[in-house]
Parts: sequence; C-alpha cells; structure tokens
Amino acid sequence: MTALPRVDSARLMELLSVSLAAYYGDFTIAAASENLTASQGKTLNVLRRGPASMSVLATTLTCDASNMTGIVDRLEKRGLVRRKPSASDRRVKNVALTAEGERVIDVIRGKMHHTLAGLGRLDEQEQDTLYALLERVFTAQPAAPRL
Amino acid sequence: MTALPRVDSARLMELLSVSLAAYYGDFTIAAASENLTASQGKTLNVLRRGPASMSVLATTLTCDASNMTGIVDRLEKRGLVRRKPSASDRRVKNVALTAEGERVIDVIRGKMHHTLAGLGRLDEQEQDTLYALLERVFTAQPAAPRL
DNA sequence: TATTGTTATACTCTATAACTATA
DNA sequence: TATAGTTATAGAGTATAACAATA
Repeated sequence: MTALPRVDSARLMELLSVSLAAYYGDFTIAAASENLTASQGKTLNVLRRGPASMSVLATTLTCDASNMTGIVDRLEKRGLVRRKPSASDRRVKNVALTAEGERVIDVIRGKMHHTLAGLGRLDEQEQDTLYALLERVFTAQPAAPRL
Repeated sequence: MTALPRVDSARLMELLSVSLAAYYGDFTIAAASENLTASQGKTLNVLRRGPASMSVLATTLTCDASNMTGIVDRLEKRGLVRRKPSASDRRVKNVALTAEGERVIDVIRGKMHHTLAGLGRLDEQEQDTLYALLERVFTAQPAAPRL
C-alpha cells in the first residue's frame, strides 16, 4: 500500500464528526420515510440485536431512563415492540421487537443509500480493515488481530 | 500483515451504528457538562469550521430550517454565536462563533475522553489508514463542500 | 416564481424530581 | 438501602404550514 499522508488527531476527530453526521443524517431520513423519529428508529436498531431492558436501552441511547417510557409507549402502540416482564427480576421489563418491528428496521437499514453506496466504494479487504479499526477505537474488547 | 476475518456489509453497518452511538454518547455527555444540549453542541461544532447560513446549518444537522431559529436564538442569547447579515444576499444571515463559543466547543472536544482514548489505541499509520477509508466512504466524490 | 428566514402550532424528546414496586 | 420503571413537569427539539422580504 502506498504511503498515506500524515494526519493529526484533531483532523481525524473532525473527519469522524463529519462521517458520523453523514451516517446520522442518512439514518434519520430513512427513519422519517417510515414515519419514525430518530430516537424511535435508534431504539428499534438497538433491539435488532436482541431484547433489552428499559434501563439498558436508556444507557445505550445516552438518555435518562424516564425518556424510554414514552418512546417505548409509542413504539408499542404501533405494534413495533412489546414489553415482557422479566422472569428473574419482577422490576425489570424486557423490550423486544415484534415481527413488524423487525421488518420496519430492516427496511430503514436498506434505505440508507448514502452510507451503503459509500461502503460500496471499498473493496473487501478495505472493508475488513475499516471494521478492525473501528472495533479497536470504539469497542472496549477488540476481537480482531492488530494490523 | 495478518489476514483479517472477512466481514459482510451488514456487520460493517452494524459496527458503524455502534461506533456512532459511542461517539454521540461521548459528545452528548461532554456538551451537557457545558450546559448545552446535543443539538446546540452540534451547531457549535459545525460552526467551528467557519460561518454558515441558517439553511446550511439546517441541512448539515439534518433538520428543518425552522428549527435552527430557536437553536441559534438560544446560542446567541448565551453569547456563543452571532448572526450577521450577508452582504451579497440580504435574505441570508450568516452565523459565526464568538470567541466564547469557540472556547466552549474546544472544551467540549477536549472532554470526549472515550473517543480520544479510542483513537489513542491506533498508531500513526493506522490513524492515517482510518482517515483515508472514512474519507472514501463518507466524502462525496469531487470536492465535497468543506463545511 | 423561487428562496431565506421567521412565526405559529402540535407533537416528541429530554432531564429532573418524586413515586411504586421489587430486590 | 438500592434499583427498575413510571409519572409529572418544564424546557428544548422537530416537522408542517403560512408568512414577509428578497432574489
């Protein structure tokens, strides 16, 4: 691989903010096309990984637990998620996607045309490299080997 | 170089969403420590690149132009930004950071400990590689308007 | 006619505080 | 005592529609 231009940390932080704004905009527009707010879409996206309690949802979305009540209420009213009492701790309510909720979040993901096209500009090896680097930066315990 | 595990596009999209959530959470907490909402902080962050009109701000933040009026009103009331009428088009108002606004957004950026520590896990060559890949994925082809 | 920015409206998101049920 | 979730409240964010000023 040819030598890349040296980039200082501030420029990388700046590009990171631009990149994530682009991703967020893409997601927000896709969610709106399904008549969902960004917070509602993000909640479905988190639940796509599996059921989660109200407090875990709040932590993941970086908001107060009290906010999740209203967000999950509206999603539940539309039949996209459902609350299920935990068997082991009766205080806990686990939230899970319904089949319809699963369908909707998959549609939203498929509508992120800008991001999908951007990833399409990378070949397979470049995608693997990007994956490994992002994992190192944003994941506490990286599973991928060092480059 | 060790071969990296193959990663399909869906897993990469998933990691992007996790990365964004981590970055966004880091930024939101840092902004809150300066008594700013996420939207207010994002506005300052965009303006750190230079003045921008109300409509450009709205496009960059992926929200309706009418929202920017209130956000900029509150930032202006705190002395963090100011509106200046455009010389060439009297309909346009350019928004610029004040010295205090510049100071505050720099403080916020410096408080993004999680993200800064994450980037610190990469050596210089890896940072350059990440920069080049993100630029390919999220920057529009010819010369994206440097915001 | 089209665009920029604002206002008015209704709804959603958000943090804080107080409450309950459970641990 | 501590934690999970809800409720109430006030302030902020959000899209839509309508408007004035300017292009």
